[in-house]
Amino acid sequence: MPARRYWLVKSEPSVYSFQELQAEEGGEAEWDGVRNYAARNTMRDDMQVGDGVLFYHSNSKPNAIVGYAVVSRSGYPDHTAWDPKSEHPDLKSTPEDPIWYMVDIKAEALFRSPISLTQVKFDNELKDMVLAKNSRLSVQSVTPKEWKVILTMGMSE
DNA sequence: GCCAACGTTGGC
DNA sequence: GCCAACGTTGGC
Repeated sequence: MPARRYWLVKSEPSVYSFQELQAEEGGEAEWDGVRNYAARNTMRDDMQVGDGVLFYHSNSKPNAIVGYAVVSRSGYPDHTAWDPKSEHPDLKSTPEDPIWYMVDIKAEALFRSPISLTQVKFDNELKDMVLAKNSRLSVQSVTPKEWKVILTMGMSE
């Protein structure tokens, strides 16, 4: 069994917040609608059941990592792509030949102390995070060190 | 295969 | 609300 890895997903809280994930049955949801190839590749190829997932609120006040989750199902085709009524249809993707993939994630805990983007940028151990460097990637990797620092900060008073 | 035009993300 | 940065598309 491969070592546990760590990831970060972004969502605009006005669209889908961490609290909404927590309110799902079992705190679990499909991470659908991602239409970016780098993020797709991560979900399809790299994310495994049990991996840790930081949950980031973008376009928010403040922008912050607000909680963490766990991968509860590894990559599989995103069926919303071939549903014309879905939020992000892409009819080039079909059940026979899917283009877009997703994972399922399950909420673990809301942080007592959310970690703002500003904090990340000014923290020596966090300033090299993908989050601080590439503002446009909605599914990204997190190092074990970054994960540990963020969990400690987030769960403290 | 290059690159200009366009659309989107997301910080400020 | 603005706009920089980036990803994607499509003409050549």
